[in-house]
Amino acid sequence: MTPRTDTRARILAIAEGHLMRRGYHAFSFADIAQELGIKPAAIHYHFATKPELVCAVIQAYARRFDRWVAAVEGLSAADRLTGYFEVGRLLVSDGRVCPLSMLTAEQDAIPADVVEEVRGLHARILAFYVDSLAQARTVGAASFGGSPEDEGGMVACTLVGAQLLARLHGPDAYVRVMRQQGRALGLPEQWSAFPTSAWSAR
Amino acid sequence: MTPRTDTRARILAIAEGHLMRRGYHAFSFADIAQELGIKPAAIHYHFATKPELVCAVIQAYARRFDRWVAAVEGLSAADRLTGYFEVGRLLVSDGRVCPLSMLTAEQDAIPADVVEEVRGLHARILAFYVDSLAQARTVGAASFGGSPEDEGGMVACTLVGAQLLARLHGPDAYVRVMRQQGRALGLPEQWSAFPTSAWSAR
DNA sequence: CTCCTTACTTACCTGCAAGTAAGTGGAGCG
DNA sequence: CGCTCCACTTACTTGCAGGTAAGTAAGGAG
Repeated sequence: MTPRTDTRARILAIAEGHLMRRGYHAFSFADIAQELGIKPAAIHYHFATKPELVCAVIQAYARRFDRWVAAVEGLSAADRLTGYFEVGRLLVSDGRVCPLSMLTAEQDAIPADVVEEVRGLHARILAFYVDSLAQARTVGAASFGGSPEDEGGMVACTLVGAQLLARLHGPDAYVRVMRQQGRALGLPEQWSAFPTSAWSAR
Repeated sequence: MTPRTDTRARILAIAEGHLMRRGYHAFSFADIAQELGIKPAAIHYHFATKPELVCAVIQAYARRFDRWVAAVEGLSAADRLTGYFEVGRLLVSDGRVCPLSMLTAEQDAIPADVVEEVRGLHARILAFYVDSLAQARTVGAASFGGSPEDEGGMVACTLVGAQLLARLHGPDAYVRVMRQQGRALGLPEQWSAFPTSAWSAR
């Protein structure tokens, strides 16, 4: 058995899939090892503990989010918002949800350093919402009462809830909810599709 | 040790607390037993398996929800809606979330019959939203675009997300989000407080 | 007073999880 | 050609989970 060179990256990818589909407690090193064709103990060579692995997964996800935000910087605020709603749809269609959505539910049952990582991810996503919503409102592309901070917090909750509840009734439920959220914000009915391709990009 | 007569009810109550605070996988029969001062195996006398226990917890919660809906039947639709938002706050202040919020996240990691129970709870809560929203709009106490079904689905997602994310930043985060949701719906700023007392009632 | 039922306890089993320690085969370098 | 390091495997430990089977103390019914 000749050793591979990309095992660490593969572990991360597989762990991410499990984390976004089933949550922290519902996957084991054995699951990852089996999918990779190696032994469970080999995971420990790359990641000492499970919290360490999961933290790395969340950090990688956060970096991907940052790259996506950078990639859509040139778009209008409304397109950025609807674009992110579409990214969420992409995940849900694949049976996944954002780690933020998944792990907030488990937070009293996962290690503190993982929770801290989730908190960091939430802050990034929230900042994106607040910024985009504020900008969209000033150019008249969106309307809402209260502060962008309050509205951003609400939109974040809606998306988290939509991702989780969609898994009870299928991806269409997510689309209906986020379309309704778009309508409530006065966003255009036509959603920007470009940003989803920017997501998958490495 | 003289046997108690209310052990079954106590198990349900303690299990409910753990389920709403930590989720399905993060509590064990041993936790419940220790809190009750009995041995873990004794739980099996009252509930054969963990899925059976959790199903019973959710059913009891659903019945409580039904009683609450019946208790607030005489209130205006707007008061019923803000009243339920307040019930959610009551839970969050106690470190809890609705089992619906908790278990939707875990649904790929829990037994199918438990998921079915969650689905049933979701249907009840959704029906309450849809009904109240439709009525509130017809009397001019709320305004939103689209169908009451779509709006109800969205409000359900917002509340689920608010309950979960509130645990990252404290109960105030929940209040801010749901106040913003109330504002978006055009509900009165003053929220009905009566319904929370109707919740705790047996 | 005895029997039966209720509500447990004690003792145990199985399975799986994370994690550890020591050993190993091949690739590359000197 | 031999050494060394990387990327594992093998074999193991610990711990806890849900679940089972048999035994038992207390209380009520007859």
